[in-house]
Amino acid sequence: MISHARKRPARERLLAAAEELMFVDGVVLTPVDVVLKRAGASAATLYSNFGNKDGLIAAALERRLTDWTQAWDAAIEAADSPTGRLFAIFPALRTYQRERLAERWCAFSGTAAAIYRPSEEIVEMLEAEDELLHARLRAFAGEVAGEDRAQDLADQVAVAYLGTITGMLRGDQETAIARGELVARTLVASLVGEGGADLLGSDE
Amino acid sequence: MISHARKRPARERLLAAAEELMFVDGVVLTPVDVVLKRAGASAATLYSNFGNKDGLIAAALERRLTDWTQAWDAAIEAADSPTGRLFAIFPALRTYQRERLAERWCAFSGTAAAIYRPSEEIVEMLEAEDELLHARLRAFAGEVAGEDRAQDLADQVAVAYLGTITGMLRGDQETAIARGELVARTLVASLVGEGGADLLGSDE
DNA sequence: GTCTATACGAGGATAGAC
DNA sequence: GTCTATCCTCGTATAGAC
Repeated sequence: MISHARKRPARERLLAAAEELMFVDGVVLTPVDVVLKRAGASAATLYSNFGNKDGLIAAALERRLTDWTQAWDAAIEAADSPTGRLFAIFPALRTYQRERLAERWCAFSGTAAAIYRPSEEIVEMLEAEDELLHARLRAFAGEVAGEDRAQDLADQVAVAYLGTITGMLRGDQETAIARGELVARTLVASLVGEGGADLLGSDE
Repeated sequence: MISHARKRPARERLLAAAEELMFVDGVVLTPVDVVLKRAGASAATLYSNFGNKDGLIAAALERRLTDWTQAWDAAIEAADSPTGRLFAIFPALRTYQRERLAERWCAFSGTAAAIYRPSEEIVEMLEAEDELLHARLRAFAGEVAGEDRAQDLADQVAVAYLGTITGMLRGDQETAIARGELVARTLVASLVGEGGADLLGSDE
């Protein structure tokens, strides 16, 4: 148990500042200096800990992926039906966004869009997020639809998710999430047949 | 009839270079110098024609919107059914992308993502593209579904479109377009009822 | 209308002390 | 491990000639 830790280490403060600033203004547009100022740390500390700016971005993305995974987990556990778990990414996104109103959309797609040729360590994080998205949707789709339709359903819900985050970037965020969620529901209703609605459960 | 026009004016060459470079590497990451070099023009010419870098970006987006509108038009005319016209954005995107393989995704969403607070002239172009997207989808949705469901259908197809372009950014482009198109078909089949498939026509 | 040359600031990264 | 101070490159924009 840590007693009276006056100050978190500079590494932690840098990561927090990077997340708060870079995922709002964009990883490219945010200068290292501004992150340093917010963190109350020096340039030398940043470069000794993370190597360069890309290293800081990758570390911030890694932390973000952990947080997002937990938020998604919580929404999944709150669901009480197969479709509820498949749709859980949308309530998770809604909750997550409300805690981060300054952020326009997704830290991962935002980074992918901002950097033409990302460094290896950043690519790893982007792939990890993509893998998480598709693996989970595939698993839940299997519970909702038959195994022969599961991959197709998961792929289509992934389109709905990506459309949602880009809709957040281009317009009103709550509206975008509501529309994306609606698309997911329409997809399930269509792909699992008329009876699909019966699977929806009470968590909606 | 122009005879022996040795060289297009520098303004034209600057616009072409801006499109070729900025919409590939990103509007922020592409330095003005590189555009100047490609265009074979000088900095003074750029700033006297467009005011500043943002002005060049806005002008390039304006030109891009014209081109994209025409490409979409062509796909619409090639369609021979109401649903074919609603889905036409996907073949249009496929054709458009094949002519611009170096571009990862959408010039408009890419610009929206790259710039945190876009200048007024850039915002105008982003809004114009958004307006085009929703107005057209709304019109075609009216032909496919009843007027009471048209807005809902259009909104959902818009999610499919945005999910498609972001899917292009994050993964394989052809795969992303195929999946987005499939989502649109599923949405129509579901929202216009079982008979929806009958409306599909022969253009698919 | 277009060019050459340059001013000016910003941003990423490092050296060396404590 | 962290700080102060600094270097140096890059990028936007302008001045003035042709």
